[in-house]
Amino acid sequence: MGITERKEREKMERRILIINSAKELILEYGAEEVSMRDIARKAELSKATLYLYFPNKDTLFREICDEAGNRFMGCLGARLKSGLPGMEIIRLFWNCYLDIYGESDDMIVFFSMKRYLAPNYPFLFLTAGNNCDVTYKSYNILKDAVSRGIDEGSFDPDINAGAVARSVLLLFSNIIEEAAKLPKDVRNPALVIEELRKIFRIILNGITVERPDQSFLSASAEEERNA
Amino acid sequence: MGITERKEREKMERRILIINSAKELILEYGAEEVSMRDIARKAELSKATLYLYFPNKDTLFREICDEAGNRFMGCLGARLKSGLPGMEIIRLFWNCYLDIYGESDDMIVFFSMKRYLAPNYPFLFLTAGNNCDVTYKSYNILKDAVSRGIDEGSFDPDINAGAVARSVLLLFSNIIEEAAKLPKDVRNPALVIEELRKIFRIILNGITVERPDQSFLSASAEEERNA
Amino acid sequence: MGITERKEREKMERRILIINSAKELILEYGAEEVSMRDIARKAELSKATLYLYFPNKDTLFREICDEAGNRFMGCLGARLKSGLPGMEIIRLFWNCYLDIYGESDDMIVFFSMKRYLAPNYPFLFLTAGNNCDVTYKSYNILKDAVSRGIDEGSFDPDINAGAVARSVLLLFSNIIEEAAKLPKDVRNPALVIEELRKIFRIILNGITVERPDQSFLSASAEEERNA
Amino acid sequence: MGITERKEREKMERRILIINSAKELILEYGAEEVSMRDIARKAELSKATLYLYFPNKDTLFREICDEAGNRFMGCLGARLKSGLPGMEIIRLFWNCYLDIYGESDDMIVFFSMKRYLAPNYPFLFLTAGNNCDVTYKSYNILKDAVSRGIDEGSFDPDINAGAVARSVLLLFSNIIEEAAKLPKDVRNPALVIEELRKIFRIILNGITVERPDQSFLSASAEEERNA
DNA sequence: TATGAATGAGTGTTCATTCAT
DNA sequence: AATGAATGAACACTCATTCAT
Repeated sequence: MGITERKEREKMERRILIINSAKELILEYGAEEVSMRDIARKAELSKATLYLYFPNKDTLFREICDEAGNRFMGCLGARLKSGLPGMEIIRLFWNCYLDIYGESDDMIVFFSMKRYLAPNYPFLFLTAGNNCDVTYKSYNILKDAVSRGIDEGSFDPDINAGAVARSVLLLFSNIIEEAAKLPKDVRNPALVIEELRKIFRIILNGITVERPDQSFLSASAEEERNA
Repeated sequence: MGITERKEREKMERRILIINSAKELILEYGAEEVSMRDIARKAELSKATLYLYFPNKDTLFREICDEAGNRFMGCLGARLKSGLPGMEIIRLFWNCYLDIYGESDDMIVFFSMKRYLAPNYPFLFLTAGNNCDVTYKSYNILKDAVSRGIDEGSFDPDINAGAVARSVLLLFSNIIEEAAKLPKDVRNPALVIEELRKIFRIILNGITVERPDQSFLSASAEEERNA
Repeated sequence: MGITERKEREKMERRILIINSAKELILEYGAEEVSMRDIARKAELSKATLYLYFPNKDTLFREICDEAGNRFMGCLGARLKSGLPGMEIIRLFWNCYLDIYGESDDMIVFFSMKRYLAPNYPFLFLTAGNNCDVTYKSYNILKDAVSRGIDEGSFDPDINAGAVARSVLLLFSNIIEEAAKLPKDVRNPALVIEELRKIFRIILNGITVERPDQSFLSASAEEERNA
Repeated sequence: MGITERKEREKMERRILIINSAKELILEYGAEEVSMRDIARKAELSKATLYLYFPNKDTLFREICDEAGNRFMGCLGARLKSGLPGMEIIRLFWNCYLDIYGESDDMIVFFSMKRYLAPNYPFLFLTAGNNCDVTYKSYNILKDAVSRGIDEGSFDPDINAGAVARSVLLLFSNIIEEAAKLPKDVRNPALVIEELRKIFRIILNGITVERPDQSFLSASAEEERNA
């Protein structure tokens, strides 16, 4: 009982130690520059020990990716309620993005890992069987929101909901991923958010029937929300 | 005369054989998975022979990248005339993209190589000093076109010309790049073009004051143009 | 306790195994003919294993060189006392040389490595900045000894102390180095020592005002000393 | 006749072209840094052509070595007459050395090649069967001169003629060889000659019964001789 | 005769993974 | 449970030599 629990807990802690060590290195050097040796060193463990917790490098990295992605999905899931209008869902999506991105490096790690693990982001045939669940779920949420918006009459019926979802994901993932490649000291979250905002605005303009209320995209609105 | 010409030709053919072998491998596995050994094997040559034609891997890869990029720039340059309205420039840009993409794999190779050679696409600080000329030129052409469109009153003055240019490049490069990663037998240019079209339409919608004439984005128009 | 000590010892033994394998090869084929592959093969290890003990070839080779050189300097340092007359210092130098050379291959390895690592023995501009400390120190000891001998009136005031030091080092290093190249079974330390002695005698004759007491150069004296 | 002669002559010229190209490169970069590719490039020939004139790299290099050595032997042979006293022979030897060294780079090439080709200068068992004739001949000339000097009573009977000869060759070869390693623009023949002179003086002192007339070793004497 | 083209065997170095302890 | 030690397979690149033309 007590003993096995403690062991369990310690084992879990080791796992997290390893994952966090890997994360930090990935943030600093990029996924493809991080070797098992580096992670072991950072975690102050031996390379062989890593293999006690993860059967191979791929699995370790995949777990990091999943974990980072799930933080975003958790945030989004907590806010989404059924019956929300399409536009509102998109607003929530955006806000989650910003919150997660602003408060932790998980978004960066997620997209960095994603390209490393599944470089062929299969936007054309995005299916459940895919190795990255989060992407698929995000995609569906966005797509459904757009479809709903079309049904509600607020979005242009000529647009393709899937294409919108894919564009948004593609743009957001790439902007963040590339922000991650900037030297850590130059990396400026405000700048990245500003860029995301500009682009999001264009897409929103592109899909709504009338110029939508985009006040939530303005910096001041942001501050309000954070207040 | 005849003899030196033939030698010259054969030499050129070998070069092309190497380049094509590399291209095929890049198309199949992605640039970072391709080693000189792989290329040699594919070309049925020894590794040392590759070095007779290219001083090092980087040069070989860069050449492939440049060559592919230049095909696009050449196509675009030939069609652009000074004094064209912003919207028309964007239309030309789009058509060149499609023409190049449709008739060869150059676009695919270009974007695959680009990420390999200059992984940090510096969308936030896109400058001339960058190692990929084509990207910078494309960026400027697009940005100028949007600025001009704003001046002409056809584009929304609230949008940021640079952000539009960056979005377009980002989306186009990624869609193509990822199309490349699909298994070769599944890869369908028509599908990719359709995807590009959908997304381009959204962005156009997003930046124009009134819903623009997007007939050039319809498949039938495409066919007309090609006729 | 016992266990870590044993591990420590084993690790040390491996290091020494590698160093000795390298040394033997260097002795047999000369430094520039020895590759990491050769060393690995000789030590019956994989190439990669060598890199567990030495970060690169250069470091491994330099260590061998330094180690060999330091044995000589250590021996000399232990015997030198301040205030000794020039002639006595030279005698000590000679004796150390012989002792080291006679009992191990270190002198051979040292000079072989030295030419490999610092091929341009800069006799004309021998400075502290040089990568081979031992040579520089030896040079200065010899030069100072000669200068002192001149001051004491036992050495010819017309000679150049630096030139004497350089000659001695040059002769000794080359004789030993080339002795090393003889087929191992023919290599005869006694013969080499005899050759060194003959040449040393000539130089001593050349620099002393009166024919000096060279009894220490006779084989019998040698035997006495070793007795 | 005429035709075959011309062909013969042209063939000879090609050989010399190759040899000279190699020499220049050896002088500039040192023997071990020169590849067949470099030589071919310098001679403006193809690598394969080199193999028409020399069966392999080793032979080519050996020939360069021999040729350079023979210039010295030729010079010395022309001046030596039978019946000269030992001291006079040594003086001639010294003068030839200086003349050759001063007027061409042959001495440098010779010693540079020699170490490359026969790194194990077999001073202990210097025999006719050796691969470098010149060294052997030089050695014998010097040795005989010293022997003669001993017989004539001008040299110390206790010294070993062979050892003297070996020392002189060793010192001279090394000083020159290492001078060659200095960057070409820093290389200063006057400095090298001065160094040779200092060391030669010491050896002469060491072998003569009385301090000999060494006027020929002074710079002014040199100038006289050249006048 | 001359050569362009080709290559096998080599260089030092790295890395994910395994295994005896 | 943890690890130090080991390694095979890979990497980009070089060089003396060969051979068909």
